[in-house]
Amino acid sequence: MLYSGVAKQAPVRRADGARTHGAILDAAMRLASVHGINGLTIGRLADELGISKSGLYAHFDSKLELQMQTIQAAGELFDRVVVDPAMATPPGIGRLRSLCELYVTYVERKVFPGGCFFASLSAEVDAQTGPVHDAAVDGIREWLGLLQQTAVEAKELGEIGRNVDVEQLIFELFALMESANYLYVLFDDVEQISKGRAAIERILQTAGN
Amino acid sequence: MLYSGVAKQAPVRRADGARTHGAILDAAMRLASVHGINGLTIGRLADELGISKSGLYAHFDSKLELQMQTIQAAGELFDRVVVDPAMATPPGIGRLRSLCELYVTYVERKVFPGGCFFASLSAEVDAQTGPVHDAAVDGIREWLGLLQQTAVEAKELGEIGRNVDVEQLIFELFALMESANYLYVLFDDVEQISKGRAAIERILQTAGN
DNA sequence: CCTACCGATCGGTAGG
DNA sequence: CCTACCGATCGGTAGG
Repeated sequence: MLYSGVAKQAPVRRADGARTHGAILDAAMRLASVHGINGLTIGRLADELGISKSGLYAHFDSKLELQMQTIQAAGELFDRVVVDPAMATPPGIGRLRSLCELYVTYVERKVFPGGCFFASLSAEVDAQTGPVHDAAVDGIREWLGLLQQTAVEAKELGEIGRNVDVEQLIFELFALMESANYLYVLFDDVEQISKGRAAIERILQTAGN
Repeated sequence: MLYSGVAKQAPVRRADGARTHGAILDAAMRLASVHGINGLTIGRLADELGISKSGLYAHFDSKLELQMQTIQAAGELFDRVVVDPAMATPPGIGRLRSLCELYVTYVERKVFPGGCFFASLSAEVDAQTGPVHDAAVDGIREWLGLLQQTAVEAKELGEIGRNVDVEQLIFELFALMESANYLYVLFDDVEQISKGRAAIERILQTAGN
């Protein structure tokens, strides 16, 4: 979506190249979701796409650049599927609920075959250092920040109790969303999604009393 | 601990060999905790230990066997640090609280440099197939089962309300423990541990009213 | 986008 | 536990 847009407006890259570029990133996201960002190798990706390794280097100068662009593309997909639709709900606890519900549905629908892309990515590189680690941290920080800001707005609107600790609330909502994702993928058991939904709804009810 | 015991009682393996075997698994656990079970390579491990690659093959027939024994050793360490000490607390909600508290402390103390070994492992191999995936699933299942059983006992003793859904309770406790681990390592922020402790205590209070 | 190639590292083996 | 080696794959380059 981003890349087709770029291709139409910026003639730096020909339409074919842009289409290939997008197809590469789609395949890269799928591979990284299942095998990890470190398991995403140039050879495997080239095989998957039916092109040569050096063909990939026409699009990416290095593996690191491929990894970073893959992470960015995953972030844009996440925004499109989870964040943007929630913005249709007016500010307040309803928007917070929308964010949580859209996240759980995004996991349940297996937008990425390995579950939430950023959950997998962060767990993989949490104890490492470098640009990939930093991008993972930034992604989670941004998501947590959005949840936090949405909750603060809801509190200012009087839809969340004055005595509620918003940071603590977000920690708990985040924990329940992540666990629903994690256990759903690990056990291949949709019941985990239901438990997550139930817990989230209970916490939101309590906060919004 | 297991291996020194085996060495004393089973003369199949000489004391030196047993000591080396244990040292190999210690290093393997550390490497796997930071780089993942797939990032645990024979060459890296041999370097770390100052021996040759073929030297490792005197102890393990294949990489898969090394991986499986590393996972088993991590499980034994987890039992020693988290599960066994909790059994000193009598059955009931106190034991459930002990299990949670010992887990959080195990994370906080960085027994493994990459956080909880099984959390990292499971997230890494959740979307894959094979014996390593199965061992990861079994580890988490066993841990969840222990929590569940402990909670059921507490309910039978009347220390958890009759109207409490025990499975839901365990899902939520698990989520909070895992998130404390995950965010603590990712952000290197001990505040995440405090949030986890606070949320766990609140949930236990509510369940035990 | 291709073929052809590079040095490094992978898991693993032969033989001691 | 060692040296010496195997074929496969890694990220990457030269040259087109």
